[in-house]
Amino acid sequence: LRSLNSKLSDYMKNGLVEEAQDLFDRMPQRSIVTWNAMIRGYFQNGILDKARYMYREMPFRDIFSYNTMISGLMQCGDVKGAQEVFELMEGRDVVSWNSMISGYVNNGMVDEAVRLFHGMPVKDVVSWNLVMAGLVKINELSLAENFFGEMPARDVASWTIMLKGFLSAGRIVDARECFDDMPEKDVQAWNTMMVGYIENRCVEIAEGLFHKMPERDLSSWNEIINGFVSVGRITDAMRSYSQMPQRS
RNA sequence: UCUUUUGUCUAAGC
Repeated sequence: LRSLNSKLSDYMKNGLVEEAQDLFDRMPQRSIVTWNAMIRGYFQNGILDKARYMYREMPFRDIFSYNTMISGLMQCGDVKGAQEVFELMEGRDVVSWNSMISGYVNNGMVDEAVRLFHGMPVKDVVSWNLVMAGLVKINELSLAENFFGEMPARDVASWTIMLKGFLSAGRIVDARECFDDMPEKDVQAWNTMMVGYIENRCVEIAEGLFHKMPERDLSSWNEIINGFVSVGRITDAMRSYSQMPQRS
């Protein structure tokens, strides 16, 4: 059953909705996870009606069902629908709250997100990161900095959000300082810093980072190639392209 | 490594 559920999610993730439906229909047994995976999959593929239908028809619901609905409805822009699920559900957890905050931010309602954040019974690092990202998005960098300073614990995403905030504000020096202060850097942090230099036409520095970073992913390669292109270094761009581990 | 929430690039679409 586990492996079938996993397969079903894979189908959905790859846009193979028919295959997923077919598998769902043929499964001898279905667990709550099966239903949740179907709902999630329909949202991922933009099939709102069927997601709602499955939610209505499922034999029972757990916290994952509710949270999946909140996040899916929010991603489809149905803020009211998400609010309704959130208000009617029982046993809200931190993910439920975070999903609402994330939804508000993505629907341009950052003030609502902040309001909800302050009403949360329990906050985790994701809650803080979401609000910071929202503030950065509306160019309230100093507010974001306040949150960054006040939060009880910061992870690599928190730092990267601040880093991005400085870059969006054109404060490349502060950005670099933030980058250097990061206790740990993952590939996304390196990528973010690289983009910052590329957008400020400092492609040589970005190139240096590219060579220095411990691991590179697809974004790293895309960024450095675009960086070369942006300053007319077409030969270098093509050389990088051909050196990519897997072209796409 | 069965299903839900946060940070980076590109492409497509609008």
